[in-house]
Amino acid sequence: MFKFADFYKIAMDLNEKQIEILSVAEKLFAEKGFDGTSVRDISTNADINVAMISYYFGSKEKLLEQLILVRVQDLKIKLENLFNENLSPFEKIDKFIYFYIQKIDSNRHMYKIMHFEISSKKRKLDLGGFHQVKKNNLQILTKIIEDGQSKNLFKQNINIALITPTILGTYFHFYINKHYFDDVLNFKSDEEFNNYIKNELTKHIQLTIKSLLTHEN
Amino acid sequence: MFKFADFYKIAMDLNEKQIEILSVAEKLFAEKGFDGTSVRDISTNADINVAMISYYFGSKEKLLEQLILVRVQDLKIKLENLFNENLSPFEKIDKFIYFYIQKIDSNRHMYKIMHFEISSKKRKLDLGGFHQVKKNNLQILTKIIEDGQSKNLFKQNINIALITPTILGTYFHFYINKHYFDDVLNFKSDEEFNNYIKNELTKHIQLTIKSLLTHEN
DNA sequence: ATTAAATTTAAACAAATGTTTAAGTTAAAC
DNA sequence: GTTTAACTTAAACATTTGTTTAAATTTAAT
Repeated sequence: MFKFADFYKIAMDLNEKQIEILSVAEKLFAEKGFDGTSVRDISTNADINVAMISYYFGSKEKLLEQLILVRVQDLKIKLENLFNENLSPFEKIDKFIYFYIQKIDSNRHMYKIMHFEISSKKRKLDLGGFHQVKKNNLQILTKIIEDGQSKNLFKQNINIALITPTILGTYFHFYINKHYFDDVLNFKSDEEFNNYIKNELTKHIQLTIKSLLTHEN
Repeated sequence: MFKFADFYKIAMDLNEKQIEILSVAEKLFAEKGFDGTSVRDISTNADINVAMISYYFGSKEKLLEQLILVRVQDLKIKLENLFNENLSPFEKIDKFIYFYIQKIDSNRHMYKIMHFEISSKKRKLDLGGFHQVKKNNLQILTKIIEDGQSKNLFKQNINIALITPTILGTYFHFYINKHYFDDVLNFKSDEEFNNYIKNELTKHIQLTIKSLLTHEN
């Protein structure tokens, strides 16, 4: 098991071949799962010799760890400054959701791998970095909401910890059920599906959260 | 690949041993994934000989198909009559969500397996039955919402197809990130976690959807 | 009680798995 | 130009994989 702190030591100096291997592995892991992907599978797709995986990463499992290490930082959303921008709480919520979805969406593969591995009882991966990223984002969201509450724009008694599950859960459920929604919403191409996420789905999530924040029962 | 129509022919007559195998396999598949679970893994946990899996189900993959076949019907929520009950649209929404979450929650294992397999490019499983169940539930939800709209309780312009992703996505994101929420919400036991789903999370989802349905921007 | 069918077993099977080896090639350093 | 290190390769390795076999046992039917 690796430590998140090791990140800066390891993850920085990757040559092109290593990056290619990681990128091919990421795609295959997302498509067929970690256990459903063989090292020969990876080597064939990356057009390298099988032994190169052990040579560069030590083992298949360490390759996964390295992959998570490299990508987790990519999930870090630089939203710290968003809070200080001259925007209304409503606009901040919209922007927060927009950037959050956009970031997750552009890391679909990694996000899907994590979603599976995070709850797998097979491997003991250090997901501390992943948790830390989430906690940071939760803090930013908390500040935005508390600001809105103090300005009497949002209602009191909001369970902030459950906002993120609704944002990410809605996105992820839609993404993972692509096949079903292609059918129900009549998408003719992947592009249509992707555009729907960018527009309608993001709007739906923004509207849902803002409704929840303002609704008085 | 099996057809959903075959269900009634196959799935009905299962002896105790077959049920035990399916139940053990379900647990292991959910914990470690289909590819991460070996037939010897299953046979050891079910306390049977490895050959029994081939004997009863033909193959490991057919075992999975049979498992889905058996469980999909369990996901069928008998909510058809809910629409006709003498309840307000708000109460119907609450009840719909309550029963939906409850049903999914009591089928956690299967739901998790499906979530992975549904988007796996490795196996071509017939998930038509799963889709049908979802479509049925969507129809019921549509009727409830349209009724609420005609009574001017819900706003117009509701994207009904995106309600389910929010309901199920929120639940599933919470469930799959159990480890994270154990930390953030300070759960000391699995029971606490489960109770939170039954109470706070379900309430959160009900409130979210009702807010969305009534909110005028 | 005898026969037939269904169940259960240990052993064997080929194929696939992740990893290592040792020889080869290329590139960099001196 | 030689030496050293880094890279790449095909082959081999021991396990594990899913599945089948054929014999043994149990159960049910007659």
